[in-house]
Amino acid sequence: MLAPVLLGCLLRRDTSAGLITGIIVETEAYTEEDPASHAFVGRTERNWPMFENGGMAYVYLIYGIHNCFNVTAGMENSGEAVLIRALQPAEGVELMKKNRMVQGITDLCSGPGKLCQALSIDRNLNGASLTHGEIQIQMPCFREELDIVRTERVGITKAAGLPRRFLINNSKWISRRINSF
DNA sequence: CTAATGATGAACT
DNA sequence: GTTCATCATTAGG
Repeated sequence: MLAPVLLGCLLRRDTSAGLITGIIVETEAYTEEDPASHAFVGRTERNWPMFENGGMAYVYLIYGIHNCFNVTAGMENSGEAVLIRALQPAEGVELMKKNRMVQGITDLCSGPGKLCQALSIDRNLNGASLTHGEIQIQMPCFREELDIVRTERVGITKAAGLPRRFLINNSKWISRRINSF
């Protein structure tokens, strides 16, 4: 399970306009056996990155408007990925504000569609490597004691209620405050 | 504060 | 034609 491991990691995005980074505070896990997962129906034109080796970006358009950013998690052909749901903004906050056209910093990355807009992630990055290039994920050198909470997933209709959402407890940067039992 | 709704595109039946 | 792992806006308590 990669989802809880990604919490506290740094997402780093190099754009022509400047560097943007944020700390991952909320994730959701999806596997091939999960009815809510794109991989549930097998490999398709759209979800092929989920079936590649881990450490790849899977970016897709949802509701015609928003992009969602996933990290592929499994071995080749396993069809696993982790949705990045929220970030704590670190560097490049002014650039994020410009991309998002909002003032407040708590709304910059508090949702999967929002963080993609803030970091200018779109389908050009689909299939990109996350270990080098313009988008990267860096493991922290050491891990603080993170208060990790596991809850039901948000925003889906199929297989809701499965405890596959992970977030850092008491973080003010997550997408929804409900849950935690 | 919560609840309802429309925007908009790609994949699927 | 319907679904969808969403968001911003609006109306109401």
